[in-house]
Amino acid sequence: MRLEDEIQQKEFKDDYSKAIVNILFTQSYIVTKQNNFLKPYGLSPEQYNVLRILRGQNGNPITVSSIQDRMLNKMSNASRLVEKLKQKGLVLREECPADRRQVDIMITEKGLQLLNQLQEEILNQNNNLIQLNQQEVSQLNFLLDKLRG
Amino acid sequence: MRLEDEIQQKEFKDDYSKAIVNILFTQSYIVTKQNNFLKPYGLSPEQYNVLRILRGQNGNPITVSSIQDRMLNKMSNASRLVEKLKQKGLVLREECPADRRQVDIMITEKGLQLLNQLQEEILNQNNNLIQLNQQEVSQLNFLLDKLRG
DNA sequence: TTGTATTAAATGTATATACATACAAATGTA
DNA sequence: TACATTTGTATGTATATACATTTAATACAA
Repeated sequence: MRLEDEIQQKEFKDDYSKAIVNILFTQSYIVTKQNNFLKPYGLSPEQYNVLRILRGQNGNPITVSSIQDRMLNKMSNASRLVEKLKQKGLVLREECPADRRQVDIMITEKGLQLLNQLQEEILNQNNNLIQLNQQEVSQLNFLLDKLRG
Repeated sequence: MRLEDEIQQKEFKDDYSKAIVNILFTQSYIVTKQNNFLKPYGLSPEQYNVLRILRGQNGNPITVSSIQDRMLNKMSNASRLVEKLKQKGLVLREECPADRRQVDIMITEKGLQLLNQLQEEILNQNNNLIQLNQQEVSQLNFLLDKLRG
């Protein structure tokens, strides 16, 4: 559906201005659906993202600042998100022996099981969320990667 | 720059999963720049968006719920954003005579002047933010509009 | 080695999102 | 008309973002 109709705006100054708003609006569309999906599991989209980063470590610990670097939102707050996940028993946090300023974070077995439980449904949902064919979605990824310079 | 490099992820399950993350990451990229731009003017991106909606009314009042409908984030809170803008003298809020539950919102002269002051720079920034040529940005808008179904 | 600078993480505060609830005004129906 | 329902807005609470500050540990230079 045309963005102009969805937000009841007659027209944009130019395609660049429309693209800005289009990306923000589409992000909200996606996060809303993700949020609805994850809520029954007690996870926010951001917490889910941190869990995926930890799973990607394949059992190796990772520091809080490395998590921060890999997060989708660079201005987020990995320290507090990790604390939330720890309270749910999904991650472990322990002082790094080599550098006592750092804190090693690892996903727990419970965290891994939760991700595995979600995995199949998430893949399906991702496909349903994006009403594009394979060639179009590949083109979209190309354009977004290029957009950021 | 490739998303995989920016968030240090080896690969995605498929292009659909990458597209989800790509949109979220690109939104954060844009909002961060918008935020940096708007901060000197004391506006958040969301407050700026509400002001633009009000300007689009060409002097006609609009209710809080109509603002909500047109906002980029449907789950936002127009009532509180309007209150912030009112405190800054950028909008007026008055009871709607036809229906006393409703509240008519209008942009003030000060609000209009602020938007005009920003306009030129915003257009330039939008172009710089998106490192795509005219044909590519048009294609991006087409894909995002289609994506949401 | 001592003092300074840097780094990692945590914490404090303001704003915004997500959602539930409250309350008053309007609407619809018996 | 009386009463239940719906609607528009405001408000309360939890989570997250944006950013400044704090604290402890480490690195480095005089």
